[in-house]
Amino acid sequence: MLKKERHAYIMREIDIHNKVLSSDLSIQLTVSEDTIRRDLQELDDNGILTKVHGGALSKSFHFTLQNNTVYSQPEKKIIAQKARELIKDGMLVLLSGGTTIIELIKSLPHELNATFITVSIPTALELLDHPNGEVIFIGNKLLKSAQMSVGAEVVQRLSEIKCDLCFLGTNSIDVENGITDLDLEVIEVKRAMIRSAKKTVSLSISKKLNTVQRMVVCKIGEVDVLITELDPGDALLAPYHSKISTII
Amino acid sequence: MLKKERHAYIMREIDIHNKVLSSDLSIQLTVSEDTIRRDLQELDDNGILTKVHGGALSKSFHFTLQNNTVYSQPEKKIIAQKARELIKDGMLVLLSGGTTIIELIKSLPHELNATFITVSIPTALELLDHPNGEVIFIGNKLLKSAQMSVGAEVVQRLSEIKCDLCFLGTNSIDVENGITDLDLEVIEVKRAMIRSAKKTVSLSISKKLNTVQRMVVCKIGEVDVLITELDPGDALLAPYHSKISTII
DNA sequence: AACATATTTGCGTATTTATGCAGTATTAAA
DNA sequence: TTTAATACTGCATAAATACGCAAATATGTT
Repeated sequence: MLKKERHAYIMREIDIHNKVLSSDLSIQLTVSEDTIRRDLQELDDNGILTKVHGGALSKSFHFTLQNNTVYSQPEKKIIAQKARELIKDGMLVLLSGGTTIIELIKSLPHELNATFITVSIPTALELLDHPNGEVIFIGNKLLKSAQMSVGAEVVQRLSEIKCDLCFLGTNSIDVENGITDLDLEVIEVKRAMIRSAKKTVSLSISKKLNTVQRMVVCKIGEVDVLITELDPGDALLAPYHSKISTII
Repeated sequence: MLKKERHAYIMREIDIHNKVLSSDLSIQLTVSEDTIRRDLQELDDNGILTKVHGGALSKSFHFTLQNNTVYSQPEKKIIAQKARELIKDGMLVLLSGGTTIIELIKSLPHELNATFITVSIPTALELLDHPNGEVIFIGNKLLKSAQMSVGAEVVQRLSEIKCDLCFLGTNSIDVENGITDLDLEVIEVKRAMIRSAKKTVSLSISKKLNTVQRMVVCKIGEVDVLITELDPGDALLAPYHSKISTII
């Protein structure tokens, strides 16, 4: 890879994330960190980014550095680690929205080559950053609160595909009611996602276990895999074992 | 093999891969690397590629490096101010991608109530922040480099709608060739966008005036409104007045 | 065709550039 | 304060480049 190509790659990363880490770039571009540091130095000299300890920042958004206030991030990172093991090369994977899903995408190995389908704009944006694999967005009217496509058209198009895995970032799950959610339009889409997938994986931080919302997405038995940050043997998960075949 | 033939071959490679390596070309064309270097030097002097250590890159690489820096921000804000005047309540508005379009969205009045359609993920994300109006995303396979939907499905669905306005963030525009761009898949979509709109508005910072890329999106006559940060009477815009009805 | 002239090309050599590595210094975070 | 991560320095090496020159090729003129 030519130096200028690396520079272009780095600037694209900066445009998307407003920051880059030398260590990440070193792996993604398969060059030494020294080279990355020299690249960043050069781009800094050209005035198009700001080099800092550990990487570089966008000139335009200095202040958004510590904006990464993802709720319960450590737990979500653990869940992401577990979930990524399920995705193999060549799979067709359906992803919902939510910060847990974002963490999952961030943790995907760069060499993974799968096809991802989503209805969530932030999820799509994160997927676009993954160097391999294809990304398909099912569009239609966007729901502002959930930042995702909703409506009959989406449900229809989801019914036309058959995926290997469906990952749902889950707001509320309990043994009695299954997965529940608030918004009817969101629920319609999530149901369609579940129907079009061979296996449904629910990603839930333990705080959300045993909570209920107003409307049912699916019964607990329709969930094939439940992933939390807890040890599968944890007492909190005990009631779920009889209903869900795989708990990680 | 004649020099001109080599040049044609090199440019074709550049068109396809956006880069060439001197070492590769030397083998493919069975000439010495010196000759290749001299070829690349000549093509660089003609301004149709960018020679770098180890080979050459498409001119577009240079563009992407300068594109999203803070420098053009003021110009883009001015363009956004002018463009927003065109959007009225109740309109159906088609938006492309690009930072100029993002600026336009940011500058939209909160009380505006229009329906927006887009194929660009960052544009959609920005639109979702707007309190009023509806947002429709036309999805399909996403092109990573442009962060937008591409492919026949998108073109088909665009053909089914009729919008009031189409705003194009324009990379290159000149009187001879009209709006030009790099990527065939992007061009297909942009053409479809133009076809489905009653009026096409091109947003271009003046740096991009009189620049040409390899492939034509539309002739200059198909642009109904041209918006730059310049005064409409500016000398740079003089050649455009005879071809475009409205220049702001 | 024959010739003179200009251009193009390849090769050897000196120079420059790009990159990684090792050791040391510095910084940031626990 | 301690510790781990990151940065800097100098150096080694390989690759790429520039330069001069001579051979080969093309071009134009009579």
